[in-house]
Amino acid sequence: MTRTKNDLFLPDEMRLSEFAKALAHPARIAILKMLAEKNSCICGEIVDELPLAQATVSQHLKELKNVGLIKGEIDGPKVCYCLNTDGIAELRGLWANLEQKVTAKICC
Amino acid sequence: MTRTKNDLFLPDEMRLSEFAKALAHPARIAILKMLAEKNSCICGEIVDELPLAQATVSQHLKELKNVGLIKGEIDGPKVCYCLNTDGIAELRGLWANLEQKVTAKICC
DNA sequence: TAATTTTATCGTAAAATTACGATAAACGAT
DNA sequence: ATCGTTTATCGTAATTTTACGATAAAATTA
Repeated sequence: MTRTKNDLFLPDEMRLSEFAKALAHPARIAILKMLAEKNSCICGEIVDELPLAQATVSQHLKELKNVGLIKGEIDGPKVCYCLNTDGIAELRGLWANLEQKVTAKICC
Repeated sequence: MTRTKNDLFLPDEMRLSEFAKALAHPARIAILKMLAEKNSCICGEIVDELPLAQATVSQHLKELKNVGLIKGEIDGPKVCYCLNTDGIAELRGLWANLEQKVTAKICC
């Protein structure tokens, strides 16, 4: 598959770069780890554990949600956040595909 | 100044977020794929295949090099770029660690 | 109903990213 | 030495990201 200068980037490249952008901040990685390790999803707990203001954490949660890595479920006045299995599986597949290509290659 | 309290995150979270930032643009993913698939590393070829100006591609190459995912070796007037096995291995490890945590978790 | 708790959104400012033309620097070839 | 080729860097503009206080919105509680 040759790509000329007029072509856009491939859909998989676009999608993986979106996921990467979502992981491109340590706070968002920390959030994913919290959701995975503690299995507790209340927004307030996440805010309490991060060295960031509530508004900032809310923004990070929104980005993770928009890209499909987490879900938010309203639970009374609170919001329960959790990992989005489908999005994570998609990311795993896209990365595995690239990882397989870039692993064990020798050039210079 | 918008202060970044990045020192309050864990080193692994910081490092993985740096790698993610490097992958957070489709052009840089495309570059890694090119280096892996074609095993040809001349900067000019990369410029020719991407829908971006030479200066912009050079900037992307610099970012990939700075984070440790590729290396550049001067070859006469040209530069031969190639994957950096060590950096890629480090990324694989960091991601595998997070992937293991976030996989197969159920919450909401 | 009013007050409280919880979270999202708005407004805004600083910083970083992305992009490109122009130019410099390095090298081989003439 | 000069020329053409190749790549990096500079300068700069537009856009995006990050951050936070203030405030709105939604649900619970008194």
